[in-house]
Amino acid sequence: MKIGELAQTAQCSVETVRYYEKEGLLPAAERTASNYRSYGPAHIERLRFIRNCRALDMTQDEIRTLLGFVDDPAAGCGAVNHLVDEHLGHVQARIAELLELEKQLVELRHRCNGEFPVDACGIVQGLNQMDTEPKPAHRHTHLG
Amino acid sequence: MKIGELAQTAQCSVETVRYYEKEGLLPAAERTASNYRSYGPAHIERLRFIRNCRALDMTQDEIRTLLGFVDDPAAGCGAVNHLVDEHLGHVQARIAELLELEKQLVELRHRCNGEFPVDACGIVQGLNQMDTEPKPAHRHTHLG
DNA sequence: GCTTGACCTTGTAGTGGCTTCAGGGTGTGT
DNA sequence: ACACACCCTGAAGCCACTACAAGGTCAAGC
Repeated sequence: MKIGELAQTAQCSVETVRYYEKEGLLPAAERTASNYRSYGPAHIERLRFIRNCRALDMTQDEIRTLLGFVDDPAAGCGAVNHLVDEHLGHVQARIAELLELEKQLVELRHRCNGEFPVDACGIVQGLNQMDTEPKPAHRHTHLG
Repeated sequence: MKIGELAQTAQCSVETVRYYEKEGLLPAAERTASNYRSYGPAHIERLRFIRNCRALDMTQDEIRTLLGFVDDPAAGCGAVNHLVDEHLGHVQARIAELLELEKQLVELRHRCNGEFPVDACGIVQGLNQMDTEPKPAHRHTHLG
């Protein structure tokens, strides 16, 4: 199977597949006589795994770690569970941040209810006066 | 006022101030005889505005647009309100995405409740079998 | 006058997870 | 013979910074 077919099967672009190979997430494919990459079922499974992790917004590092666990057949899945728990924590932390943000934005939005000169607009005034509180120095989530 | 003092006033780093200048968000400062940047009250206000927008997770483009509105004293604030509404939409859309993600992760997490060989782990199986549905082609949010 | 140290300057490269592009080679159908 | 879809590599771009290298400036203390 050539790269285009693989990409389509895994719902991603050809470039993404090559990128994963370069990053070491996907093992290098064999090559045909004309230097085309050639994939088998193992590659499909691996790529689907990666894409599913990405669909859950895991980072490449998290995925790399996860793949390391999965590739060790003697190991138990405790580490896998732990990683998923941590990632769930990231997602929940980010949700909390965004809910707080939403609150601030709604409050800001209510400061203006019409069409005024910008000087008189409560939103503009709010943006000038708000107190930027320094963001927590160390983030507990990698989600933007 | 020198750059370090300005940065401290606005709760950001010196590098960030120079970066905003390079990007055209903050007008270039005057220079002292020894080529140090020298800032006045207008710069403080402008930088605070920018930092407040960033604290609300607006992009540089959104901020640039907003500054354009604010700098036109003849204009009304309708465009400002609209931009804030749109941004609020981004935030809400991202919250919805992350809540869906959380649901999926919780469901996935429940598939394993102990320490099994990875082959037998419901989470690993889940990650292999999930159907990556193609993400909506065009994003309605710039938030990660 | 000399050193130390805090501050300032410019420029470049790195982050993540891709996407896009330039400049080519390969394979199939007409 | 040509078109056209697919493949290859390598480099650059995205965003909002951050970090670093290599140096200039200035006040205080010895």
